[in-house]
Amino acid sequence: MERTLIGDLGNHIGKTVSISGWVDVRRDHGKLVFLDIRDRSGKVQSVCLPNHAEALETAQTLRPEWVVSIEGIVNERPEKMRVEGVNGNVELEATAIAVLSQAQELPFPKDEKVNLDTLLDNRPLTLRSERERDIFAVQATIADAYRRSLTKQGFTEFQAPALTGGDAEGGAAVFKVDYFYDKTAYLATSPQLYKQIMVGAFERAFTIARIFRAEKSATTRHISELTQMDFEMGFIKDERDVMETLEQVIREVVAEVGKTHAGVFARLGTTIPKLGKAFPVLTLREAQQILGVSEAPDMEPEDERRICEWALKEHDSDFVFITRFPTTTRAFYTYEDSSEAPYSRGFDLLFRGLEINSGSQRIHNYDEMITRLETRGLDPKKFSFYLQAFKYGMPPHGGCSTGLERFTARMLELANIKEASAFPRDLNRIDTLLSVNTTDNAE
RNA sequence: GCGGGGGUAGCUCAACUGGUUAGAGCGCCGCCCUGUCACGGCGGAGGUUGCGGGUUCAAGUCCCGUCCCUCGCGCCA
Repeated sequence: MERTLIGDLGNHIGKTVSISGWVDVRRDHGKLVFLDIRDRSGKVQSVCLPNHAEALETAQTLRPEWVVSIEGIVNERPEKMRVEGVNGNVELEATAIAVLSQAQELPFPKDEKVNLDTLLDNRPLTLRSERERDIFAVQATIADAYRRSLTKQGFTEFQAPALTGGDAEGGAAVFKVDYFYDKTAYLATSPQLYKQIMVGAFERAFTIARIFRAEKSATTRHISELTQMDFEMGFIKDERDVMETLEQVIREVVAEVGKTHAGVFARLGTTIPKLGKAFPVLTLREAQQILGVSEAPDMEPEDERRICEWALKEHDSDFVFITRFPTTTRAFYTYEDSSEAPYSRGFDLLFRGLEINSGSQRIHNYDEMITRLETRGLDPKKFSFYLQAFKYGMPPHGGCSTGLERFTARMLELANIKEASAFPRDLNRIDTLLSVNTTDNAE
């Protein structure tokens, strides 16, 4: 019999159908067994009664996470036994049960709240919980909505390389890899330079790229492999054009997540982000004055948290832009107008206490770029590939980069960014290393 | 890298100032149960207290070393 999706059972009342999925839980009353079965579309209770003895007998052997196909009749639940939610008014009276796959004993119930360490070391199991599926369904929507918003605004998506030829830029710690002919390659720490090159081709370009950071950071906001959503646009008048485009994208992303995953915020104990009328924009100096802190060249984590509280209170916005950082604290390609020195046209976007995006207007003049590289003690020869883009004519342009995991984590108010990565890599956690500790490899 | 907290049953935790056979809930095993939905009832198994060393009549508890987890800071195109 053809498979019916569980979420669709309400349309089949009185009919005989076949469903397939995982056993969520078995409630065994002896001569009466209840099964909660889930598939990608939802959950349903299946009832196994003595009138279908073989199905009942099989039901008594089932355990959580066994994979089954169940044939049965879709019944409306008796009045007093209806519950809230999808399929709360129906149940499947099992007439035949086929076991497609058995599961070993679970180390803990699938939906039990466990410590972060346990959660991550048991990912193949914990990803099946409602909470984890909620998180990564939201993350998929964020990436999808980001992509669709930019595409609609005339941007072309491209694929950035993850292998790069040098770490000449300095700054971030990089992972080295052996390359052909005794050369050393590096895992990309950003698609930045490629994204700018693409402006020469498409004027507006974006990429959703995997990037790698080798810093030995142990915080709730750093992981070693992450997803960066980057766009870059030509013919801007200043960084405000980039900020406006970003704000538009963020608004569409939040709206789409709210529409597609209405129940998730309640289940995770949070609320949909507040967008205000417009994201407030503060210069670094203004932010520091509001907070009453000294004029440091950058904001400390504590400052970022406090200025976000301010933005929520004063502007009903969970987002706030900070602009006009000293040029020396920003990346080498950041544009500085001589009338604005020593500040440059860069910005950060803070969201619920954390920087989730960083961007700027870029230098577009070839000679200026060479000068800037030299000022920073970088060798223009090492950037010759990238510099071709400027040599052959670049418009005034700018762009920015959003960390997908950070965005997801703040969207759902997850305590640690690792919860927003299905397979996070950190100082010690990488699955092939983990497997060494399991008994499976003990021989 | 620095600082705080932590590592006890499969999971989440308890065990006062060192002191009998290290406990609980959930899970697991057995029996019972026809309306549960975290089903319930009765019974049971399960621990080299991260690892190594030390102090002591006695160490889960104190000391040293080491590994790991976690939080804050630093680092962070």
